[in-house]
Amino acid sequence: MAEITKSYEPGEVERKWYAAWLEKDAFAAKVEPGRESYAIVIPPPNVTGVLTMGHVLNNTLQDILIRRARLEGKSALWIPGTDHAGIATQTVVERELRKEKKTRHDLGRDKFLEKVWAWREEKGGIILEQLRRLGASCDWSRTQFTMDPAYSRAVLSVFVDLYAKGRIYRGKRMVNWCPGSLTALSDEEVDMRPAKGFIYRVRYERVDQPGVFIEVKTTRPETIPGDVAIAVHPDDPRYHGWIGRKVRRPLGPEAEIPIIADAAVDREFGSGALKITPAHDRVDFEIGQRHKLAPIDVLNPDGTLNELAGPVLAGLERFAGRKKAAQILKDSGALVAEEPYENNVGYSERAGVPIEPRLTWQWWLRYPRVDEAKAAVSEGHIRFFPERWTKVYLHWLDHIQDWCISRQLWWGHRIPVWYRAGLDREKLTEADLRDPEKVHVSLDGPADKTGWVQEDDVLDTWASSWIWPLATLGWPNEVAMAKAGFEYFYPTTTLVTGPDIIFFWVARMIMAGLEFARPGEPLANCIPFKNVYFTGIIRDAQGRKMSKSLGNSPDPLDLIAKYGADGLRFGIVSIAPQGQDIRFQEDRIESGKNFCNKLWNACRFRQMSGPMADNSSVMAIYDRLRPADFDGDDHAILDRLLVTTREIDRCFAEFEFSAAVQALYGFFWNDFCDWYVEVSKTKLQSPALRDNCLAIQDLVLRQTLLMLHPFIPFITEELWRQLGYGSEGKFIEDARLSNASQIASYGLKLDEKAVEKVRVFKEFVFAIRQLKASIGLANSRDVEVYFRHQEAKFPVEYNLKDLSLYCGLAKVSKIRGSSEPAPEGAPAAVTPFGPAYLIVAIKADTAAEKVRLTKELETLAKHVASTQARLANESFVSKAPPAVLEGAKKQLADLQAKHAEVARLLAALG
RNA sequence: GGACCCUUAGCUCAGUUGGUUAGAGCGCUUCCUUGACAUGGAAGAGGUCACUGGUUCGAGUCCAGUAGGGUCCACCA
Repeated sequence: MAEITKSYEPGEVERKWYAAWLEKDAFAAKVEPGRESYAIVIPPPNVTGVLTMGHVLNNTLQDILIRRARLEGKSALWIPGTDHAGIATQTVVERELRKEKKTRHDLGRDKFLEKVWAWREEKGGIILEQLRRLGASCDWSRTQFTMDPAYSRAVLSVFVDLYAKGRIYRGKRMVNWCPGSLTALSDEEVDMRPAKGFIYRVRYERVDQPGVFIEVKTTRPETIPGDVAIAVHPDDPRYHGWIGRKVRRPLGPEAEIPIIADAAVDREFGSGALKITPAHDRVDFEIGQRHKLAPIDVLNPDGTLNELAGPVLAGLERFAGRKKAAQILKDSGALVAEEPYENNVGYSERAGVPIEPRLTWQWWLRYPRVDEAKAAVSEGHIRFFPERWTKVYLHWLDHIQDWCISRQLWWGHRIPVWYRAGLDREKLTEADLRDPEKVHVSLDGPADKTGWVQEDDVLDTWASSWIWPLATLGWPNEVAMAKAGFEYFYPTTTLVTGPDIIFFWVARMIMAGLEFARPGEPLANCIPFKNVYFTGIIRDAQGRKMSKSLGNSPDPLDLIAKYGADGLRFGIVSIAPQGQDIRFQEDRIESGKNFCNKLWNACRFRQMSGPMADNSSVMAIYDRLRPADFDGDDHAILDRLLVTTREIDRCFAEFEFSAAVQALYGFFWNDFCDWYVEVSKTKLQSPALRDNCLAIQDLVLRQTLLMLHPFIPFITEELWRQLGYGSEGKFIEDARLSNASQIASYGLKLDEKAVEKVRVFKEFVFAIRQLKASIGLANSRDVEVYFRHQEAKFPVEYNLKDLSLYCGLAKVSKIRGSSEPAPEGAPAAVTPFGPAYLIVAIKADTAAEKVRLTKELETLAKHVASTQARLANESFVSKAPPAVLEGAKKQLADLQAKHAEVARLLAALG
C-alpha cells in the first residue's frame, strides 16, 4: 500500500479513477429483476451548450442520487444525452453563415442541414465531455440525441398518433411571431418585459360630421393602416350616437372604418374607444372575428412594414415606422398628444427581440391527459420538492391553452404531413385535412412521393423532449424497449431540473407519459417519474442571474482545476438549500477543497498510526472491535456515527442535500478529527488499547467514506483503496452502505452513560482551555491546574494525564477533600467537576480576574432570574409538559450552583 | 391585477412538529508551526430573528396586517 501524500492533489486522482470507471463499465445499468431500480434521465443540455454553474449543480445532484442508489444496492441508471435545441442551434449556424455574407436560403434546406449536422459533429457534445470531468456517472453507452434516427421516429410517431386521435389540427390563428428568427413561438417562449416608450393619443374624424373626432390611445401608431374599426363599449353613454357611423383612418391608404360596439372594451381606459387592428393584436383579432371584419396585415414576417401600410411607411423597420407614423400624424393634426408610457412587451426568449402577434397557419396540439396530469401530482403519485411548485403546476394546467407545435425552422423534426402538389395551403379546410387524397399523415409518407409535397415546418423542440423519459428507454419500438429495460426502469425515479422549465418540460413529460407509456394502466404506472426535485437558480454574489452577457459566470472547468471536481461538488451542494436560489461564492468552493484535504489527512493519520488490519468488509472490522475495552470516547464517536448516519438517511428521503453535506462536515471535522483523533493519540501509545482504537477509526472512516462518496466520488474512491476497504478490480460502489438501523442491528451496544460522561468531560476541557486563553496562554503547556473534585457528583474515570493532555497542561492535580486550601489568587473557573485553579509562573492580574468573573456572575444571575421567573409563573407550572418543567428545574439548580461557585471564586480574590 | 418565496451575526445561509442561554461556514480579533492536516489547531467578539398586532404558560417558529426585495402567471390598448 502506497504512503498517502501530505496534501490532496485532485488532478491525477480524478483522471485515474474516471478512466478506471469507464474501463470497467462501472456506470452501466443492468436489468436485474428482484432488485430495486433507480433511474434518472438527464435534462438534456443543448447540443451546442457548454457547462455552466447551473449544469454543475443540477448534474452533481443527479450524480449524488445515482451513486447513493448504487451504494444502497439498487440497480441505478442515469441516461445522458443532448437536445437538438431547434432555434438555438439553427441561430448559431446561421450566425456562422452570416460571416460569409450568406443566409440559409442561399444554401437551401438540404445543404443547410448538412452544415448543421457538421457543426454538431464538430462542436456538439462538448458538454458531455465536461460532465465527465465533474465525475458524472452516466451510463454513456446509452447516450442519446433528440435527432437520432430512433428518437426521431418516436417523435414523429407521437405526431401521427395524436393527429389520428384528432388532438392535432392546423389552424390560422394569432401566434407569437419572432421577427428575429422568423418563426412562431409558444406562449412559454415569450418573456414579458416592461418597456419604456410612448402612448399616442390619435383622433379619427367622423365622415358624416367633419370636425368631430373620436380619440383613441395607442402605443403602436404604425399599425393604424391596419385599423378596420373603432370599438366602444355598448353601454358607454358618451358614444351612443356614434355606433354604426364611420370615421376616416388617419394614416395609410384612404379608408372609412366603422364604429362598432363590443363589451371587451374597457371604458375606463383613455377615452373609452379602442382602435381595432385584427392582424396585430390578439384582442383586436377576437373583436374583429365577432364583427366579421377582415384583418389587414401591414407587416412583413421580418417586422418591416409592407405596402398595405402605404407608400410612405412601406419598407421601414417597425420601430422606425412607429416614429415616422407619429410624425405623419402630427403633421396632419391627427396626433393629439404623445405621452411617455411604460407597458409590458413580449420578447422572444431566444432572439431577444419584441414578438409580433401575427396571424399565420400553424399546427396546434390539444393537450392530452390534462386532468390525469393534475391528478398524478395532486394525488401524490408524483411528488414535487419543494412541494410548493405543485400549486404553480396545477394553476398552469387549469389555464392551459392549445400548444403551437410548428416552427418555421429547418433544424428539427420535419412535420410528417404531405400535401397533394398544387393545393393552395392557405385555403385548406378541415375536411380537406381529413381527406387522404389531399393530405397524407404518416411516419414515412406516401409510398410514392411524386405528386406530394412535405410540410416545411418542423416541430417545436419541446415536442421532442416531452417524450424524453419514454424514447430514451426505447419507446415505442418493442425490441428497443426490451433491450433498454423499459419495463424495469419506467417510471424513472427522480427528475432533477430547474423550476424555469416546469411548463416547458416537466408538465408536458407528465402528459406524454400518461398518454403513451402504458395505455390503460393506472396512473402510477404511466407517470414518467416519481419525484421531481427543483433546484434553485445560481446567482452571482450580487444576486444577479448568471449569464454570458454579464460575464459573471465562472467557468466550472477553471474551478475544477483550482479546487478539484470533488471540492467544486462539495462546495456547490453545501450552498444549495432546497428550493432557494443560490448565491455563488467562490470561498465556499474553496472550503469544499479544504474539506477534501482534511479527509485526506485524517486517512493519512490513520495510515501512519499503526498497521492496517483486515478492512475488507464491515464484518471484518466488527470482528476486530473489543467492545469490553471501549471507553467513553469510543462510545461517543460511535454514537455520533449512528446519529449522523440516521440524519443522512433522512436527508436523502427529503432531498435535503445541503443539510446532508453540513451534517457530514460537522461530524467528520468536529467530532471525529477535532476530538476522537486527538484523544486517540494517547490510546495509540498504549499497546493494550491501540488495536481497538484503530478498529474504531477504520469503522468510522469506512462509513464516512461511504456516506461521502456520492458527494465527492473521486477522493473517496482513492482513499477506499488506500485504506484497504476495497481490492483491485473493485470500486467503492460495489460496497453496500449500511443505514442506521442496519448499523444498530450489528449488535454494538452503546452506553448512554459513557456518552454523557464524555460530554461533561469535554465541558471541563473547554472551560480550562478558555481559562488559559483568557490570560493569553492558549497554547502554553507549562501551566498546572488544580481542581477541587466533587467526586460524589461527578465520578470521573479519566486519568489526570489525559486531562492534562487534552487541556494542554503540564500537570493536573486534584485537591483532596475540602480541608486542603485552594491556591491563593490563582485564575479560576467553574467546571462540571468543581472549581479549577490555574497555576502560572507569572503573577495573575487580580483586577482583570475580578472583571472577568464579575461579568460571568452577572450573566449567570440574569439567567437564574429569568428561569426563576418562569418557574414562579403558575400557568407555566400547571400547563407546561412535565419534561419541560423538569428541564427548567434542573436548569435552575445547575445555574444556581454555578452562580454560587463563581461567587465564591470572586470572594476569594478579596 | 393574481399567486408564491425571501427578510436571523459584517457576508452567505441553517433553524424539522412552538419548549433550556438562537446555530454553521466565511470574514474579524488573540494565541499557536507540538509527529495527520497552516488547505491546520485553540480561544473569542458579534444577533431588539424586517416591523406592528394577535393566539399561547411560552413565538425566530403559528395567525393577521405593514414595509422592503425577488420569482412566476395575467390580452388593459
